[in-house]
Amino acid sequence: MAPKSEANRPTLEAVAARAGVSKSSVSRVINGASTVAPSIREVVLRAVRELGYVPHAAARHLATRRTDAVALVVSDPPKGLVSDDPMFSAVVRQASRKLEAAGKQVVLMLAGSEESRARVSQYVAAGHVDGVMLVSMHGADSLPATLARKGLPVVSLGRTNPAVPHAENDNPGGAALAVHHLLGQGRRRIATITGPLDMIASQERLTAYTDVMRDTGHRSIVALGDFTRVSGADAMRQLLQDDPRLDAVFAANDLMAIGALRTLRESGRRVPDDVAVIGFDDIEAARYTSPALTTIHSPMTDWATATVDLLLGLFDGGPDAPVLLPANLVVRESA
Amino acid sequence: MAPKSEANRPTLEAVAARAGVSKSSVSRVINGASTVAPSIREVVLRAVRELGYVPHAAARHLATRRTDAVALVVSDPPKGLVSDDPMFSAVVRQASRKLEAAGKQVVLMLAGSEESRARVSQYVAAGHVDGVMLVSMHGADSLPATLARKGLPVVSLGRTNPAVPHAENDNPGGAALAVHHLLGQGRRRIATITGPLDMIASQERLTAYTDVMRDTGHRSIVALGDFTRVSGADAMRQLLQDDPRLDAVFAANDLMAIGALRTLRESGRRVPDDVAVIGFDDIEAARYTSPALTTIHSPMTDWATATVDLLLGLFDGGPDAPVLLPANLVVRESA
DNA sequence: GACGCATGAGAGAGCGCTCTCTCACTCGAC
DNA sequence: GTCGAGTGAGAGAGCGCTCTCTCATGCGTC
Repeated sequence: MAPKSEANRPTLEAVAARAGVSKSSVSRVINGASTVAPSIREVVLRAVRELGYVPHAAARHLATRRTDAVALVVSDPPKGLVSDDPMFSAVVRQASRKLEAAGKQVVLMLAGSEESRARVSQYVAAGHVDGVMLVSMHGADSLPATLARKGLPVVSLGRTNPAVPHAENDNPGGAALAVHHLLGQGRRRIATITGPLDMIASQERLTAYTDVMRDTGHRSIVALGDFTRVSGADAMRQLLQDDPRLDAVFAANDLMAIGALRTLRESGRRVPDDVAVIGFDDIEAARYTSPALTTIHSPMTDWATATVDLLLGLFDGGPDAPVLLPANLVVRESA
Repeated sequence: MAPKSEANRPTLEAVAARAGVSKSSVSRVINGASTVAPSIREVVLRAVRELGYVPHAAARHLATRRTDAVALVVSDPPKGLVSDDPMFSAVVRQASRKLEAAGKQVVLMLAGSEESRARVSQYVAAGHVDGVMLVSMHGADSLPATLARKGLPVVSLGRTNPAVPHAENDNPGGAALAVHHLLGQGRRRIATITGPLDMIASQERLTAYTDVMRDTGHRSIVALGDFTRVSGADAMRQLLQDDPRLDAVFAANDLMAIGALRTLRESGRRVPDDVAVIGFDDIEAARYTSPALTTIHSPMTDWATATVDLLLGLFDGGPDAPVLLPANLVVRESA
C-alpha cells in the first residue's frame, strides 16, 4: 500500500552510494553550494532523480536549526461560534500566499481557550517555527507578549502589545471620515455600533467617533457589538429603542452594518432616506447589500501583505517599525 | 533580546544532569512511561520546570518518525482573486479546531498554480506530515491521486479522486429539493446558475436540476458561474437576456444567489413576486439578504468535522468508507 | 539461606542531515 | 623545478531525542 512510505524512503546516504560520491558532495549539490564540479553535480542529480530522493525535513531542521515555517496565529471566538468572518478568509489566504511564495510553511493555529493559547506557546517554544504572525488578537491578550519574549520574530496584524511590531490600518482616520461624511449630509442624530471593546481597533474607531461628535457639538449614541452580523442587528434594535429618531448609524465594521440594515428594514425604516448607514472595512459583501453599503475602505489584503513583509523583513534583520495603511471613504447607496 | 532563543535552549541532557539521572529516565518521564519511580519522576519534573525545558520537535520527529502534523490543502483560485469565501472560513476554522483538539498541528497549504501543487507534493514527500486533508479540489486535479500514492492517509472534503476517502454532502438530493420547491410554487420557467463545471459538486447540482426539469417536462435554462458573487450577478444578466420571462432561478450556491439578487433588483424585478431565487449551502449571509434567501442547508461545519474524523479514523486503522451528509430545504423569503 | 524473577535505571546506538576540517590535487608564478 | 595559493571531495562529529538492551537491585519462594 505504501510504495514510498516512511519506512523505505531513500536517504542522502543512499544517493551518495548510488552516485559513487560522498554524502558531503550530495549535500552540496542539494543545497546548491558553488564548489562542486559539473560532472559530480550531474551524477548526483541523476541518482536523486532515479531514487526519488527528497530530503527529510526533520533531519535537516535538526542540523540547521531552521524550520522555514511560520506560525499564523488567529484568535478564535470562544463560544463554538463558527462565523464566516470575511477577514479570516481574506487575511489567512493572502498571508498564506505571500508566505508560501517566500518559501515559508504556514502553520495555522487558533488561539481561543486558555488551553489553545498554551498550545501555541508550547509549540513556538518547541522550535517548530522561525517566526509568528498574529491576527486579530484582543488587546489584553497575554499571548503577544509571551511570544515576543521567546526570542524569535513576532509580528501582528493590527496593534496589540507595544513590544510587537505590527501593520495597522488607520482606524481613527477612517472613523472620522465616516462620521464627517454623515455630518456633511446633514445628519445630526448619529449613532455608532462598536466592535468588542477589548480590541484596539474597536477602541480607536469608537474614540474617533466620540471625538468628532463632541467637537461638533452632537450627542454620542452608542451600542455595543462584537463585529458579527447578529450583534449588529441586535445593537440596531437597541439604538432604535434608545433614540427612535436617529438619522444615521456608523457601524464599526461592515458585518454589523449588514445586521443593522436588516433590523432597519424590519422596523420599516428606509435606508438612506430615514436612516443612513455606513460601515467599515469594505468587504466584498458591501457591494451586494440592498441598498449597497457606503463604507470605509481598509485594504485587507494589503494589510496582510504588509504584515507578512514586516515578518520577512525581520528575518533578514530589517526594521520593526510599525506600518500604517491609509483608509478612505467609498460612497455607495446607504449613506 | 533572546532569553530563551534557539541557541541556548535547554536539552534533555541538561535536564538529566540537573536532576542527577540519566537521559533515559528523563525521556521516560516526559513521555509518561509507567516504569518510573515516583521519586525520580518528581525530581525530573522539577528540573524540567526550573530549566523551562521543552522537547525539541525536530529531534523527536527524527527519532520517532511521527510528526503529529496534518496538511490542510485548500484549492486557491488561480487569478489572484481574493474572495472572502465563507466556505474557506468555516471549513478551515472548523477543521483546525478539530485537528488541534486531536493534538495535530495544521499546516495550511494553498494549491493553485502548478508550482504550488508541486510544493505541496514535495512537502508531503519530505515527511512533514502524518496525513493530508484536501478541500474543494477540482475534479480533474491530479493532486489527490498524487498524494494518495505517497502511502499516507489522505482524505477529501467532497468527492474528488475515487482513491481518496471523503465526506460529501447530498448534492443531487439538495438540488432536487430546490427545484421541486420552485415547481411546487407554480414556477415553470426555472433557470439555474451553475458552479465551475470542473468541480464534482457543480456537476451533481446541475445534473439533478436538468434531471428534474426533464422529468417534469420543462425546459432547462442554464448559465455558467464560478461560485462567486460577481459570476452570479453576470450569469443572472445573461439569463434575463436569454429568457426575459423566467420566473425562478436556482443558484448552485448562496454567493451566486446573492449576486443574482442584485442583478434582479437592478433590472427592476421583484423577488419573489416576479422571480423566485433559491441558493445552496445556507451560509450565514443568506439570513441577511433582502429578501432573505431561501436555500438548501448543507451543514458546512458538520461536513468539515466528518472529514476530519475520517482522517483521524484512518490514523487508527479505521475504515475509509465515504460519508454522506443530508441536505434540507430552508424556506425564507426569496422563494 | 540461595536462587530466580520482577522492576527500575543507565548506556549508547541510531534517526538523516549539515558543515567544518582535512586532505589531495591542479595550476600559476617566480 | 619548486613553492604557494586555490579548488574540489571526503571524513566524521554533531544536532536532540527515543528506545532497545543491559545491568543492578529488591523481593518472594522453596
